[in-house]
Amino acid sequence: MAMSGTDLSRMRELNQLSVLWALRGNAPSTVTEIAGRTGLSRPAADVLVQQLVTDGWAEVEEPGASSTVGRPARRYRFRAGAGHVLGIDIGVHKILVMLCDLEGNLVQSLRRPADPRASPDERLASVDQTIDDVLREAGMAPADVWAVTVGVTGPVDERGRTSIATSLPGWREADPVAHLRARFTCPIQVENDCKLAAVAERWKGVAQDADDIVYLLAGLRTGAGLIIDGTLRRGYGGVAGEIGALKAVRWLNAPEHLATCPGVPSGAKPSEAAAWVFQAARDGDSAAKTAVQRYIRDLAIGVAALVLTLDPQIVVYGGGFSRSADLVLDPLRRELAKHCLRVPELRASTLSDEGVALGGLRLALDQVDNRLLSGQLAAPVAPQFS
Amino acid sequence: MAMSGTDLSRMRELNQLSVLWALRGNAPSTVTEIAGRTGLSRPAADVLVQQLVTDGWAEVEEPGASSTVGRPARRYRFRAGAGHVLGIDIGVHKILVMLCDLEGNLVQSLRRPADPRASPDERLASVDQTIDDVLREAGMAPADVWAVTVGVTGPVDERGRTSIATSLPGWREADPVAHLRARFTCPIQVENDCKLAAVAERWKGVAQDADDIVYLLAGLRTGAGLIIDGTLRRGYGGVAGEIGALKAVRWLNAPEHLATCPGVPSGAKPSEAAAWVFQAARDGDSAAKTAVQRYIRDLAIGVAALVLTLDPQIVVYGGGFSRSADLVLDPLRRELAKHCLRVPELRASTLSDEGVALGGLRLALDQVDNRLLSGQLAAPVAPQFS
DNA sequence: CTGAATAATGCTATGCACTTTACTAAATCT
DNA sequence: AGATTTAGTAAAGTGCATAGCATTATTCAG
Repeated sequence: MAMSGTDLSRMRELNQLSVLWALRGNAPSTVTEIAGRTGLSRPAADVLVQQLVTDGWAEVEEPGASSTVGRPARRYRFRAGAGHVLGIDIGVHKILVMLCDLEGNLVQSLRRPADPRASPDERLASVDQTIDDVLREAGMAPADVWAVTVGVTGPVDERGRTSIATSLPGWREADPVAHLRARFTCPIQVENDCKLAAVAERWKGVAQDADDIVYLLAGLRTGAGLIIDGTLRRGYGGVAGEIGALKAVRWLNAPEHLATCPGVPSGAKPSEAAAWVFQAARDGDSAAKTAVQRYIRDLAIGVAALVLTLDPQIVVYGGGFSRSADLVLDPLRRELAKHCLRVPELRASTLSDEGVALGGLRLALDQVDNRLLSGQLAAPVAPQFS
Repeated sequence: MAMSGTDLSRMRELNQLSVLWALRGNAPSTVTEIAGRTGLSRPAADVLVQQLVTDGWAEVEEPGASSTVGRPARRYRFRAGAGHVLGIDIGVHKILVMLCDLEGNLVQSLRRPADPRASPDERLASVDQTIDDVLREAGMAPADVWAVTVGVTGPVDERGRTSIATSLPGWREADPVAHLRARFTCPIQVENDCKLAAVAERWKGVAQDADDIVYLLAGLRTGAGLIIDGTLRRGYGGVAGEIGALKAVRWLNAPEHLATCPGVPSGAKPSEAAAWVFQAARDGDSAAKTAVQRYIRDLAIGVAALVLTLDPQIVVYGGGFSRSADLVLDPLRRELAKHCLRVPELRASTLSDEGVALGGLRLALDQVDNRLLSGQLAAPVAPQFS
């Protein structure tokens, strides 16, 4: 534990950040409110916030009609529009690009279908196109983007490669970071889709109140993302949560119970087949009910392994099958009770298929925050390089 | 993320702590060295360290014969003896009590055999006796102890109870915290033995260089302790790491392969049987080699589940069987390679059976540190209550 | 419409903690 | 004995936060 001494300038820096944090995420605030929130004196808060205004981090709102007695106060607001970040979901069937400001408000979002068999080059070209459209509609240039996070399937190493495995054809050789660096000078990171979806659930989803979360991606693929003590758990080699690789955990085969269920319309695509089975089970078809039951039983073993290892507060059931959570949650809870010492709360995701891009936005915002906390609080401009 | 403003007095407090940290764990230091280590100016370091001396946290060492040119410097040293902490291992077969000072130097250590069938009252009485002996031999009173950590088997809840399960007979009803509070007014915490052993490996064992560690307790019982991002992972309900509860993980039965190995001397106690099998395997006995192989194969499934979930840097092989690490490590590594995406480094523990008590010391010291960091830096006295 | 009450702003004086600089003290080396 | 090196100490300077007071802008009551 190395602590280093603090001096006056560092103290001012910390107080400046403290004021910035007090502004962000709150309605436009008077100096008195800021002073109260930060614990600083009013004069101190005053000069600090004025410095933020001249630096471009905050802006003044001159007093309008006041509803209370006394001299109406100037209000200051965080200039959320000073910078923006991108969250990009490169999926098998779709590409989703989201743009938000520094406060996390969604500014622009664009979705574009993708051919599951598209080559990496074609897919990246489509990503480029979508980014262009988003930026154009938002009236912004690449230099206005402060951080980019990309979500892809499969384990991601620290250089942003998915060389171990991925469902995107040819993607093991792809280098999305290098590709995007041609256009963006800001930090670019690539992350696994389950991990990003987990982050999104804690940010805007059903797990905002928890610090220890297992996110379960349930769909034609099965995967997991872990949040421990409030931070995303990547693992020493970036492959944390890949419990599905264990043969004793039948995650690879679990969705097959749905695909091979008797009665599935012939010629149906896998995703259609699964949807059909869930609906049939809802309608009382006994073969479908058995198939769902078997799926849940297999799914539960892997979830139990994660839960027993981590003892999380919440398990979030997300992914393509989360629309059928009404059929899954209760039986899954019963299965977990058989295996686990303590059954965590089970919740269904509500972010539909936007979780990955949303999580990307959150991670990009975290990147910006870290720069503010570590580096000095300079005027708001996009950081260079990654 | 709530940040609160800093003022001058808080700044001084931080700098004071910074100097304290710079003293602790280093040889007696001159003011110039302290200034260099903390980044403070020499006059600032001077007044701060002198304040620490008057408060009782540090002491002066007047200059003796100097070996270098120039005026010899006064040296200041952390007064490690200002306080002490206890680490207690309440095991099935033994009770081990360790006492160390604030710098973590072992002051006194005492071991006492325990009857596996002893009742909780008998066991606690033996603990009391051992504590008395340790304190007496160290010339200390209970009031000199600043924190106590106790290690027991089984999952521990936040109140220090092991109501779910434990190998200590009758212990599910025991309340060691309440018992010890009759004697100590300082904070007392109870923790699972595997978790403490994991902490010890990172402090004084073979995993000092790692932040992400899976500690494997391999013996007649099998268990695990997890360290993630450098901190002990307890889990939301305190049952993290209990992967052995999963039936698909054959940890409960794994040691039976050793007990039921043909050729084991009849009438041998389980621990003797295991030792015999390992030695026979070393000597080339093929039945014993098969038994060990089966044991490792079963063990590996649970380890693989932990490793796939967490992707740690290191797996430490500890517990009673760690003396046979020469037979286990290589085959275990090969088994893991079959299951895992990335095989972590595998190391054998060298702390023999002192890991639990050592980990207890470390956690007690952490408790003291946290008090220093959060509360103000008062004169060194034992904290009251927990 | 005028004056009192209220609440925010702006300014000045004060105090605190650290840094810089300069000077004195105590040892070794030539 | 004098030069050199390093430690300790004192004084001046800087930057920041706080406290208190005067000022300003608005509402409310008569």
